[in-house]
Amino acid sequence: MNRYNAKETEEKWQQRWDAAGCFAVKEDPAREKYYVLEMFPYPSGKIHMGHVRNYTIGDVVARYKRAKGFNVLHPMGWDAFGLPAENAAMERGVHPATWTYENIATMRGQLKLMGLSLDWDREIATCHPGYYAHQQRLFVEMLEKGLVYRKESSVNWDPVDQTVLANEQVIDGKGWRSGALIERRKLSQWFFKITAFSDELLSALDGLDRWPEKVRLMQRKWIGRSEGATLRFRIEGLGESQDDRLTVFTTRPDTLFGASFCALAANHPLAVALAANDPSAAAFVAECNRLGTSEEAIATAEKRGFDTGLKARHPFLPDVKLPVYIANFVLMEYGSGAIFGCPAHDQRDLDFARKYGLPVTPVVLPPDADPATFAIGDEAYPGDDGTIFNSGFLDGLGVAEAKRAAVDRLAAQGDGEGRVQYRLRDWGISRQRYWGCPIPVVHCAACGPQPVPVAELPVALPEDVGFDRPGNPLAHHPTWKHTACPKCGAAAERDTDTMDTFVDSSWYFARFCSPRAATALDRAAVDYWLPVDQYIGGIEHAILHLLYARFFTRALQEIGYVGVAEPFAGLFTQGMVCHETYQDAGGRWLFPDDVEKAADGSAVHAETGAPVTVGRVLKMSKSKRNVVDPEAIIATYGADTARWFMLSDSPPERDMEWTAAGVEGAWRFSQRLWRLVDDSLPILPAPGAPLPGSLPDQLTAATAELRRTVHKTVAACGDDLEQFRFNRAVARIHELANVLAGFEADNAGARWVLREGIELLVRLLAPMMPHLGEELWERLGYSGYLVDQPWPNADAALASDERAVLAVQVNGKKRATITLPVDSAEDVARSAALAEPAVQRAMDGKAARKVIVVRNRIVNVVV
RNA sequence: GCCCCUGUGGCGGAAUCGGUAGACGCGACAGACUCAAAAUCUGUUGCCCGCAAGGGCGUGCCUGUUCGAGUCAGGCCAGGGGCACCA
Repeated sequence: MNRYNAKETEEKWQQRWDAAGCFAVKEDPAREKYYVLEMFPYPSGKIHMGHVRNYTIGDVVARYKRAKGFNVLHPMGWDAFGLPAENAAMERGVHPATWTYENIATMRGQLKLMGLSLDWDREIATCHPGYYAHQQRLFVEMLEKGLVYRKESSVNWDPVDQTVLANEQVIDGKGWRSGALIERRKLSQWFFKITAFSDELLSALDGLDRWPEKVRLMQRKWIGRSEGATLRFRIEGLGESQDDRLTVFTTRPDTLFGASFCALAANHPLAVALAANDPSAAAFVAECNRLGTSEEAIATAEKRGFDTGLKARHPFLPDVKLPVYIANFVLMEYGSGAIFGCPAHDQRDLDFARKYGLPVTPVVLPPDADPATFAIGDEAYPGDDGTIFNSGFLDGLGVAEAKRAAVDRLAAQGDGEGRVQYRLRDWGISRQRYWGCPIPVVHCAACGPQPVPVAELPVALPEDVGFDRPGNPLAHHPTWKHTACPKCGAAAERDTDTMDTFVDSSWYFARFCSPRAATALDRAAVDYWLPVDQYIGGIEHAILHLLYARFFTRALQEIGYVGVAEPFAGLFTQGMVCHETYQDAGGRWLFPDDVEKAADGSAVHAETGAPVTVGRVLKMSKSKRNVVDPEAIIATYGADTARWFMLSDSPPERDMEWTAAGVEGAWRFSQRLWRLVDDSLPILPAPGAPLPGSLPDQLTAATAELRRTVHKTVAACGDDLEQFRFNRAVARIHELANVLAGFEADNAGARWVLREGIELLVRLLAPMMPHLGEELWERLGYSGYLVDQPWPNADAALASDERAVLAVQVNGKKRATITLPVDSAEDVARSAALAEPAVQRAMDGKAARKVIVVRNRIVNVVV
C-alpha cells in the first residue's frame, strides 16, 4: 500500500515555495495588510519545542490570513546579543560572534524544516552592524530629545566577575555565576526616560482590547499609579546651612493627625549627611545597605530604625514634634525616600511603633465602631471605609473627603500638594558587557559625555577581544576606547558599556518593515505595516519586553520615525510545552529517549533496564532533561505531524504536555488523510468538473447530509482559526475526515459531493499541515499552489439543518429526545413532547402545569 | 499578605446566549485481517444498580437564583501565576 512520505514531500514543497517566492511581500497600498509576528528567538544553539509551538501558531495565523486575501508580512530574525555568547567564549574560547552566527545558521536550517511561511529576505540579526548602527543613531536622537539621560544609581555589583548583575541574576545575595557576595554600588548609568510616558503607557492599556486581560493587568500593576500628596515637614535640630524641609509622599493625607514618626531611607540624602558626622548612624546605614535586595531578605527582615534625634514639626499641630528615624523598610527609589508613619492605619508602621514605643492614635473610625472604645491592638486598620476622628478640622469626614480637605489645607499653608506617584522607574540600560550594542558616547574630561557624531556611526564592536580575565573586555581593550572628543578634539574615552539587550528587541518589529533601509526605518514602509496586527509569544515577556517596546515606539513616534504609539494591536500569549520527568535510582534526570515506558505507566532505563521514577509533568528544560528535540521529531514524522500535534488537544494559551503517543496519533492522522484521498481518487470526477446536471435528483438524504457537514465544518473551522481555537479546528477536521472516509459514494452526484468535501477538507488543512495539503492538492489534479487558494466560503444555505433534535425534560430531568423539522412551532413541539411514552411515564399521570419550549433545543414539562 | 487565573471521565480537552454534559483525540478493552506481529479496519468505553428494559448519581465543596446551572450570585477548598516593606 502507498504511504505518505513526509520527508521527501516536505522537502519538495519547501523548495517549490522558496523558488516561487510565495512568501516574499512588499508594500501594496491597494491591498489590506496583516502583520503577523512571533517573538524572535535568541540563537542559543538549537530550536526547542517552545519555538515549535510559537512558530506553528504564528504560521497558522499567517497562512490563514494570507488565504483570506491579506497582504501578510511574516518575518523572522534573531535576538542575537546577550550573555550566553560571552559565557561560551569564556568556557570554550570561541568568539561570541562565531558562536552566535553558527547558532543562527543551525537554527535557521531547523526553522526552514518546519515549512514556515516566512519572508526570509527580511531576516535580521541584532548583533549585525547593519542593525545596531541604526540603534545607536536612535539612541543619539533620543539623547538629543531628552529621552535618554545619565545618572548615578545603585546597582548589584559582582566583585569577582567585576560586572553589574540584573536583579534576576542575584540569588540569595550572591552572584549567580561567581557565588560572590553582591555589593550595592553607585555607578553612572544611562537611562531611558520611560517614566515620561507613565501615564500614557497606563491609560493606553485600555485601548489594547486584543491583548490578554492578564497582561494588561500585570502592566498596570507594574506601572503602579497611586494618588496621594507630597508634604513637607519642617525639621528641627539641623545645622544652619541645611535645608530644613523634609519631603514625604503619602497616599493617606487623611491620617496625618495619626502620625507618630517620620522615617528616612538609609540612602536618603539627609541620612547620608547624618551618617557623615555620626558613627552610629553610619553603622546603621551600612547595615541597611548590606541587607540583600532579594524579595526573601526584604520580607523576612525585621523592621528596624535609628533615631536621628531630629524632630519634624506636624504641619497641622504646631506643638507636635515627630521623631525622625532612619528605617530599613523605607525605599529611596519610591516617592521621596521618606515617609510619615501612622501606626493605627498601616501594619508596617504599627510594627515599627510597637517596637520603639511610639504612640498609636486611631484617626479613622471603622463603620459600627464605638469612638469611645475603639483601639488598635496588633492589627492596624488600613481600610478606607469609615469616619475621621481625633483629627481636628477633618473630624466627621469620610476618608475620601478628608484626603481632599487635608491636601487643600496643606496647599494653602504651602506645606504640600496633591501628587500622582508611579512605581515605574526609568530604564537603566548600561551593561558592562562585550556582546551588546555599544553605547555611542565619548566621555571628555572637559566637555562631559558627548554623543558620537552620526557620520561616525556605527561604533563597531572590536573583534580582537579576550575573555580570559573578569570584567568588561571593551574596557580592557588596549586601543578601542581611546578616541578624540567630538566637540573639542582632546583625547577622550568611549563609553565601554553596551546596551541592555531589551533595547534590541524594542524596535526590531519596526525594522522588519524595511530591513535593508539606509535609515533605521523607512517611514512609508512602517506607515504601511505597523502596528503589528498579531504578536505571539510567551507570557514571560508580559512586562519587560512588551512594556519596553511600547515605550520605545512612543519614543520613535516622538522623534518622527513612526506614526503609531502602540506597536502591537493584538497579542497572544501561548502556554509552555511540558513533558514528564524521569529520574533513575540515584536521582539523576534522564532524557525521554533513554526511558522505556510500560503500558501501566511504569518505566525502565532503555539500555540497562534499571527502574526509573516517573515524575511530574514540567516545562521542558535542559536541567531536568525532559526535552524532546524538534529536529528528531521532524526527521521521524515530518513537520506537519509536529505542527498538528502542537495544535491538537490543548488550547494554545494553556500549557500542553508533549507525549510520544500524541505525536503518534498526529502521524496516524496524516496518513489517514493521505489514504482518504488516495482511496477516493479512482472514483472522483475530474478537478473542476461541473456539477452533474442531474445532481438534485441524485442527492440522496445521505449525500445531502454529507454536504451539510462539509459546509458546517468550513464555517466553524474559519471561526475557530479567527479565535485561536486551533484545538477545536483540529477536532472538526477529524470529524469531517471520519465522515468522508465512511461515505459510500454510489452515484455520480455523490461522487461529485465527495470531491467537493475532500477538496474543502484539504483547503481547511492548509494552514495547519501545509506540506501534506499541497501534496493532496496536487494529487487531486491541480497544478497551482494550495497556498494560493483563497480561504473557502461556506454556503450558509447548504450548511443549514432540516431537522432539529430537541431534548424533552420533565421537571428539569431529561426523559426523551424528539426530532422535529427545524424551527417547528411551539405547540408542535409541545404535543410531540407530551406524546413521548417516557415523558408520560415520568409525568406519572399528573397534568402539565407549565411547558417551556426553547426553539430547536428543549422542551421542559413542569408537573 | 494582596491581586489574577484555573478546577469537567483513566488523560488532554469540548459544550457560542443559562437549554440534550463529556464533541474530537489519547489510552484501555473486545473483535476482524495475519502463521504471527506491525499497520489498518469495526465496536465498546463517566460512575453505580440491573440479565435486560430501565433507573439512580455526576462538571472541586456548600448555599442560593431559575421551569432548567459546567455556565449566574454568595461563601469555602485546592492548584497555578503575578506583585510584594510602594508609604
